[in-house]
Amino acid sequence: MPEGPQMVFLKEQAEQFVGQTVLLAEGSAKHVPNNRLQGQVLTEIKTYGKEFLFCFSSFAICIHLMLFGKYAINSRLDRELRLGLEFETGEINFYACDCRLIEKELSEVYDWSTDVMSTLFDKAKALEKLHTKPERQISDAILDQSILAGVGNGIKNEVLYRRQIHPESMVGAIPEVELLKLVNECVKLSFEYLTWIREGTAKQHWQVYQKKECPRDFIPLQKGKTGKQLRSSYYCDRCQRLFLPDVL
DNA sequence: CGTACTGTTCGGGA
DNA sequence: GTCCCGAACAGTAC
Repeated sequence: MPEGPQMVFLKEQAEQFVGQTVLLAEGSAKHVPNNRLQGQVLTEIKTYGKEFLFCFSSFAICIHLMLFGKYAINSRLDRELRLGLEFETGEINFYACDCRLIEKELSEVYDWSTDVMSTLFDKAKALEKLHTKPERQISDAILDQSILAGVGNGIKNEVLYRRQIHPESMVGAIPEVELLKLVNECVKLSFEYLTWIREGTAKQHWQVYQKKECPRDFIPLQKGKTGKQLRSSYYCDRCQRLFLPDVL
């Protein structure tokens, strides 16, 4: 489940290679010429939302695990290698992921004020952007990576449940205070999620995502595709309030 | 064995 | 331009 917190966790795991030289680059990634990487010193690792960035002196490699991506540190998986980097003390290997070469300045490509895991995250800006499309369902809006980068479908379901907001609520009908609490919850849950990943207990902490029963009301959860994106939503009809515009 | 799914990009058409 | 839809990608679980 590659959401923002997993990318930060991966960064923590990979940081052992910062400062080291790429001895060998392998793999089938189309847009990443292996000869560009060989001999380069890894200067920094960054993340942006669900993206993972290896930074070198004059370019960066962006990796997105998409739905099915996998990685292995100091081991290999039995499948086609997309991008493998061998360093002085070990190796990191990526599979079934999207890899891109970035030659522009990262500040031209990424706006860290939209990344919920970044210290630069700006909740006022997120609220402002949410208001630009008031007709959208909140379940779609919350997955918008240009507003809340790093939030995926799991976090989406959990924050809506915690804030007791029905996923099919319309953004424009949700009171400002509730919207602000929801944005704050996205950040809070993402960081809690990171601590659970570090402990290896993440699965135990989901309250509704891929669950069958509401932990508050002990009634069956609803499961269905919501919004224009038709992504899976798990929610409780009783305790999650549906905000719709007043029809007069 | 068929289907669903943690996500995004691209192109075509309205 | 902008919005919206479907296709494509690809691994695993049920």
